[in-house]
Amino acid sequence: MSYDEVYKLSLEKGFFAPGSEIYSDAPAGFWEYGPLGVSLRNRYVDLWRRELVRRDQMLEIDGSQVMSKSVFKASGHLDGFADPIVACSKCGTIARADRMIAERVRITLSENLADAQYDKLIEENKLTCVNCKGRYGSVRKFNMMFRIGIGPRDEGAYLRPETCQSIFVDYIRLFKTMRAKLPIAFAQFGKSFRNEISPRQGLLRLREFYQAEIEVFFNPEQANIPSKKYDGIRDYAITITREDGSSAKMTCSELVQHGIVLNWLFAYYLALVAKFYSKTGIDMSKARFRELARDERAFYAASAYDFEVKTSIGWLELVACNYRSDYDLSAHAKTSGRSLVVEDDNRKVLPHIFEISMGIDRSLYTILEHSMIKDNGRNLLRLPAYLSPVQVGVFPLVNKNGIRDMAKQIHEGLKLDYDTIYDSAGSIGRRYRRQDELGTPICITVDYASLTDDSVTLRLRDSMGQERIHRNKIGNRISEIISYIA
RNA sequence: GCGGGAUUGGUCUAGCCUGGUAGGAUGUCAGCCCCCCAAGCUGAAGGUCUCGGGUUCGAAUCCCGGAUCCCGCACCA
Repeated sequence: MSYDEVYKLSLEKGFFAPGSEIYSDAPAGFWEYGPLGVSLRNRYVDLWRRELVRRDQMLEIDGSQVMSKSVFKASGHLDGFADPIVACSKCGTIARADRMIAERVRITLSENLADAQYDKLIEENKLTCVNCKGRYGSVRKFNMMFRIGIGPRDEGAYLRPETCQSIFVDYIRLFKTMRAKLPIAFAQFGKSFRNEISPRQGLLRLREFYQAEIEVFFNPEQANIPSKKYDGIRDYAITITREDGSSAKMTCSELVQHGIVLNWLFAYYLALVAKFYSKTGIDMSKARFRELARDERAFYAASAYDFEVKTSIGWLELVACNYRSDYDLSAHAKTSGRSLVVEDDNRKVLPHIFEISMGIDRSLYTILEHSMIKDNGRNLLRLPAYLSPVQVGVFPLVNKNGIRDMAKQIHEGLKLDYDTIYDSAGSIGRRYRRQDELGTPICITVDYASLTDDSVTLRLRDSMGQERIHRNKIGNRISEIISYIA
């Protein structure tokens, strides 16, 4: 299905909506989750916990969204997360100063020049606006972090642009209190904030967004030692696209043997990511890991793979897998003056980090897009049952006293354990179709026969098939249907 | 941020050029029907037409500005 159709479903059924929309000065890049969106997201995060956090016995934390200036001084975001930009004094067009100069003067600039040096280059080469030939103003740094002021003195702090910084600053305490041993992964689901110059495509590039990040701390000398843990993924195949554009489906063993993935540890986590997404309903034949070229990588990444999925608007990056080496920990150790070294194998080690950074909002978008189908004119959201926002619909076949009462009673009995909808409006077929559109996997209908033998009809979303079961068995049957696949 | 297009009940849309205060479809709700796969009947609710300013006796409609959305460019750690 297309972006427009997902967007429409979102607005009509209450998955997502633009933020502050009743005000005409509502800023772009902020979206709200409606009831179905929250439910879908919660189930997605539950699956993430199941398939990644618990499977690998990770430690999950929930850090603060506001962090001190020092954190980002150390992390490099104050400098590295800022781009030198220059605006035309006539038409206002904004250009990246470094790229614009490099391209037009045909020189290679060293990184992080002072603003004045860019100004000098622009003047020396008589560079004018690409758009209107107007004169450029002076170069300044545009930082993508939201700065906020704390307390009456307005002390400078920032909204975190990635959740992982919380893990880096908390790690040494966690390592000690949780009796951790390398390698150990920390996980976090939460919000991050980036002041995009111009966010586009509402659900896909937000200024406030959810991430689920996993930071694997390991001893670099131990990363390629085969261990039992990796046995399960040796023959697991993933599609990988190399820097040169070539694509191949290879097993994890092959990836490591051919040096495409640096070590067993990285291969293991790439496989876990692929396994996780294969359970979300995303079409894995449209998914790949893409090796990033040096100039595509984040400033902290020594090697990087993006997990991408093909959607109606092109390949979409859902997960960034970065080898951050000891970049973060040595920077934080240096800036804070604290030792972040731990003991491993009777030696002092500054751990290296492999990161799995998942974009939640765009993952949910992709799941919706891949799940929406038309089945003989029927609008169907074919989500895995364990991700469906509503699990059970309960209907009286007809709105007559005995039947209605029993349907309500059955609904009462289910509503605390599941997300349910009771619906008595319109024909029975209409009510089934309403639930199909939301992805509800199960509908229970109470009819005349129910009054005599306490049985009900259980109707399944995908097959439209019906089962006749005793009302005492409803709970068991629902649990069966919505249980996770092995 | 630049250029272009757009913005009318929950959703889609007519009306705009040729100013005279909104019409439809679908959805929703109530009643009828009483039905196991939507789109049968009757009725109802829901819009100060994105926001602000201007022109005019009068603005959804014309003009200016802001916001948002879409498309290109730039940006995307």
